[in-house]
Amino acid sequence: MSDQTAILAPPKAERAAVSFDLPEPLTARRIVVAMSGGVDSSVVAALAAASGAEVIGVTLQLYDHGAASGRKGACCAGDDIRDARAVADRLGIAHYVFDRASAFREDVIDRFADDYLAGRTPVPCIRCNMGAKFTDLLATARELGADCLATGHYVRRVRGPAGPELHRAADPARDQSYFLCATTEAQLDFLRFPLGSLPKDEVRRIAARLALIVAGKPDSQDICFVPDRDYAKVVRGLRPEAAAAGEIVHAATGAVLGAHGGVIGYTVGQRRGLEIGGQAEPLYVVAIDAAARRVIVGPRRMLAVSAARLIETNRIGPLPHAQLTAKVRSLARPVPVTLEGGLGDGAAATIRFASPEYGVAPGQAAVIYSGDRVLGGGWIDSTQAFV
RNA sequence: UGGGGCGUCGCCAAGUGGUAAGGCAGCGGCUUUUGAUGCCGCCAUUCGCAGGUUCGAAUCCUGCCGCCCCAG
Repeated sequence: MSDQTAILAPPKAERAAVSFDLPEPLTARRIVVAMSGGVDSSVVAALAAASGAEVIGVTLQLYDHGAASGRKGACCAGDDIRDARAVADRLGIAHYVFDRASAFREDVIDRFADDYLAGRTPVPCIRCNMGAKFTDLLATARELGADCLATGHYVRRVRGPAGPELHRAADPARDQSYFLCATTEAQLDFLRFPLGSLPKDEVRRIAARLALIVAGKPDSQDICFVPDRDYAKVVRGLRPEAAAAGEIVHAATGAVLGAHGGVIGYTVGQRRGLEIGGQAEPLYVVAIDAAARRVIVGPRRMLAVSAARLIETNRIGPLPHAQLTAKVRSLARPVPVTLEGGLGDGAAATIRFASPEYGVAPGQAAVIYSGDRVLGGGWIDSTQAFV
């Protein structure tokens, strides 16, 4: 018995645990899997292959791997593309690579740099999902005649009374719903996230059992196109003016406390890296005035924000009459909010925090939840200080 | 060069004879598909320098150096 057979016949429990939510028989279906070259999407491809459907793996080359070669835990360039191909070969599925580097450069990388220059703190992963993955790749999948596009995101797509809903992952530690808040209803209709109900270690186990080459590959945890976590270097490379020095001033007194080597090195809420000593209490970045090249700092209480204005909002499904929560940073915990203004269709809206929120940075996304359900979100455009 | 004050970790700053608090900054770690926050750990064998007194001094004495203030 070859291990190929083992791949095609995974334990029943595994089959039951994941569903591609497609009409039977699956042998008549075609699934496109977005393969980054990492463990997660590789396991998705394996699960899809095991479902009996025809599977096509697609990998996007998103940036020039010259800058990222040899990196561990990245995706979508160089070694990762080779890994994806190796996995596809082992699974016996088709695999295509599409060069999307120039579009990615404009939609994600350039925008990332420009946001920083404007004093905002961007979330490139959301832009990437919005464009390269859920618009371009999704269109490609349709062109390939697919019935759905499956990805390795840790998030759940749940059938609700009014259509598919987006829910947080079963494994809260892995939940990636923050990065998917801009997913449209139409996109969600076509998307599948088979890993959303699996714990990460289970995914690793599956990869190991199938002896996938990526089974032991480290998780990615940085911005994929930024080597060595040095995002400022990338921004400076793209926009030399990003290195323009300026003053660090106190928000309350206006006193010049120090100097900085470029506004791009700071984000609202940041404490470390200011290099301002001799203070009675820690100082945090309270605001960034890009036009004046000023980083404005103050004690923690000056970070308190009572509301945030969101722009370009997205809504996934109807708003429930229930307590809403919002997450204003990928690593922040969802906190109770009230929503003012309609959410969705690109409109602006305001979220008001039940209690002061700290470190709310323009440029970040605010994701709105009702329990585990993701209702959508928007980009933080400005905040209202708590007084 | 009259009078007064001061000189303790990068910064602020306790400690006036018993063997160097604390805060800020910094560094390391945990966490993490955004370098936020948070949490944990580390961070002056030494107190401007040189002598002296003392069982023992950053703390007392002497000299020197440096800085500040008031007079000039």
